[in-house]
Amino acid sequence: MTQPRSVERHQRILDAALRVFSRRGYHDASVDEIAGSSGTSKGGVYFHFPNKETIFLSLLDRSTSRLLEKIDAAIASHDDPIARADAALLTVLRVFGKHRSLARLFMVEALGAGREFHRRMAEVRARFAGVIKEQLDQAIEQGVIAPVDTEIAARAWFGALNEIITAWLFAGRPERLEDAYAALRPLLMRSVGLAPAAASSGSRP
Amino acid sequence: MTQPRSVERHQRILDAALRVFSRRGYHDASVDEIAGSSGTSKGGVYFHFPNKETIFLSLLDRSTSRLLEKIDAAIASHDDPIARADAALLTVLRVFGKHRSLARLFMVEALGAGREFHRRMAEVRARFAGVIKEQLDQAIEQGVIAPVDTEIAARAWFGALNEIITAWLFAGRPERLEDAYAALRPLLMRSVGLAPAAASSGSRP
Amino acid sequence: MTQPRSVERHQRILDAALRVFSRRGYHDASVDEIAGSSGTSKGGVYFHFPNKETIFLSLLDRSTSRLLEKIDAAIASHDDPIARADAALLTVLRVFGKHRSLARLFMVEALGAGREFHRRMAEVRARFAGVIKEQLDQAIEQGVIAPVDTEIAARAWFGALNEIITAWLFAGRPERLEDAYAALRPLLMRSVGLAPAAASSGSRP
Amino acid sequence: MTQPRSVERHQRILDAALRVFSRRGYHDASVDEIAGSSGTSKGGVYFHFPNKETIFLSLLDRSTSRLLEKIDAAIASHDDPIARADAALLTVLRVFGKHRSLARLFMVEALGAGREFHRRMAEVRARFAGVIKEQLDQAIEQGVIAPVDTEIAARAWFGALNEIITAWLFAGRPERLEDAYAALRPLLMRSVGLAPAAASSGSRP
DNA sequence: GATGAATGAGACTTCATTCAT
DNA sequence: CATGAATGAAGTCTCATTCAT
Repeated sequence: MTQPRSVERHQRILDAALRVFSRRGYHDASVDEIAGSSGTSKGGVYFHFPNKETIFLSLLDRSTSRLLEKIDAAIASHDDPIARADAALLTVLRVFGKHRSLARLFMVEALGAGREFHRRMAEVRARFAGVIKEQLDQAIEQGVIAPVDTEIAARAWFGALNEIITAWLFAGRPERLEDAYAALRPLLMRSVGLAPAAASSGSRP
Repeated sequence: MTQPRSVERHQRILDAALRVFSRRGYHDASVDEIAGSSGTSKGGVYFHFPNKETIFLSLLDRSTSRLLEKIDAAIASHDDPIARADAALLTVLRVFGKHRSLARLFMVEALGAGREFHRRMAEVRARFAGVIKEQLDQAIEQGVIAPVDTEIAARAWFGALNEIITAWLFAGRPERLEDAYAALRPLLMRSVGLAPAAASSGSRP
Repeated sequence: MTQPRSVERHQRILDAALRVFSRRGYHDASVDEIAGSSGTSKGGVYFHFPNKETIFLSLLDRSTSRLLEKIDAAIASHDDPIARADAALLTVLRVFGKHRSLARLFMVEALGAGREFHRRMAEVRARFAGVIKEQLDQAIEQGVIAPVDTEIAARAWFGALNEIITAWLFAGRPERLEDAYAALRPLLMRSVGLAPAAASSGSRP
Repeated sequence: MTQPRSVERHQRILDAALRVFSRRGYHDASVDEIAGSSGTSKGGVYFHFPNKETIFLSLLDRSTSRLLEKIDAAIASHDDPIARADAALLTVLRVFGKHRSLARLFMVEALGAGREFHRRMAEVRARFAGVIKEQLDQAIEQGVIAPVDTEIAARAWFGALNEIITAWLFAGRPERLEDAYAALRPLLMRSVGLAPAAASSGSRP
């Protein structure tokens, strides 16, 4: 069942799925192309996944986990809650900047995949926002910032980040996604009453 | 040429398209259902529009125009650029709060409809962000706020708003979309260095 | 009923139909295009003709009549039955050489228009072959040629001519259709036992 | 790759296509009917052929090849070029006489199927005429007949044959297609200056 | 008489899913 | 386990014909 070869196939299919879904979009991606791109046959894909929707969902799960892991790692290397939040945002930006297809998957395709995905995406978005909210809550607790509606603030930060990424996806500007953060960061900081200090250096303390 | 009945049909089809697209999503919406919902035949729809994509695009155009008109009207009733930006955001929130299907069209379906729509949507997003940017630029010119990267700030404001709306669409929270603005507004104001004064009353001066 | 304007409309539609049918073929020709090309509306076309098939059939009738008239005229200017047959063939070649669309109508489109047209086309072909047969019969009667199966001979002559025309339609060779007749004529003459004399000068005695 | 069952299906579809195309004509033939007539599903047909046009073209190719093979075999059993040409024509007549649907495919449907097919059909016609021309050229070389324009002669022979076949298709006369050849043959022979000897016995020497 | 809008049947084609080998 | 062939539902679009104005 969990033979190494089988597991590897499973992964290869998800890798191919990421390529194809992000290139074509959920609906225009065909199982045939995923099969071809993963070096398997259509039957092979259906041995590993019960249907197309599940492939997409699994891919979303795997990607979300990996991204959250990276975020957690980045957070862990800081003590200051603001620096942590900072690191979280920067991590997202860096990962998406490097893996455009991943960005497209989360920002674009996951939305248009149909009603059934909305609930799942709401969850995913909530988790990301939750990470930020946690840091902001701690910052308040520690008296670093004055009390604010952290639920809304986290959403706003997350939304601002999203829009920057989406604009980059669609218009290709700015060239390097990370550059946008230099301008965005002070805005976010001020929005919760912080004087915008120098930008954090991300995962390096 | 343009018989009054024909014009009315044209509008009825777009109205139906809004209903169907926002209920089913772009791909799962069938021209058949749009025809049925508009009280026309399939052939009738194709007499007015050359294909499904054009229906969607026309709908997007009409909706964008109408929304921008309302925003312009709201802006026109204020002098202070900050109050104007404020009014613009509030208008969006109010319109979408009232017309959930419109919100879904812009926030969700337009993204996932496929590659060909991306360029168009980038344009639409840029126009909305542009309206905000204009106000912020004036605010800086008038010395109301300190210089900031208004391009990014406008995008951030717009993105924050988007996220609030999307969360409302997916999770249904908060009950009344406008309520979210009470919490969002101070964040936005502070983000550009303004002490968050009392919320503007929208289109009323 | 037979107001001059109405008659003219009727003709204009047939003229347009010839253009469109020969350009597009029977099936790919749309009534819309015929209407447009005739300066009428679709409704107008349907006022003059009950349906598309009838338009085609009327066109075929008119074209056949006109062609046969010309052939008859050409025949009338000769006394010798062989010269008459000669003139008939040359007339067909000349008319088709000048009106490629007419050639296409008879040689190509009339065949592929569907089962219903086959009977009609068989009739038309028989009439053309009949004209030739008549001359050959007279030639035999006058002792100009030895008895042969004139039914078959007429068909063979007609078929040979058809193939030359069709090759010209499809391949564009020879440049001038009439040129092919110089080579074809001796073959036809010999086929009925005649020493191929100098080619007739067509409608001039 | 090419499982035997798949190859057989492929053939079965072409067989069905021949039946349906010749019964209905290219346009009025529906892929649905071809599928049904071949004992397959519509999807099955589209697994083997990318579209309707390709089915038709493949069918034309297969039929042309088979017919030419038979012609080549018939030719090979004679040494005298005139007997060879004779055998070629007779083969065509016999095959078509036996397979009326094949005759219809070549003589009627292939022409009316639309512009895209014209080039292809011109090719096919040229190949058939080419076979005849070859024999005539050899006959001249061997001094059996006097020099004539063999290009035109071949076309004329081919055209004469066509017309006989077409008349048989449309009018059903003569009952047995082969019978017509008895009358046609002397004409063709004489047309190239040969005294019409007794008819060849076809593929038997 | 004429126009253009509307109808609706039907065509081709796609593709997720199943299944025999 | 894997493959590729097969299925069939569903979708977009065309167009001859009809009809209200």
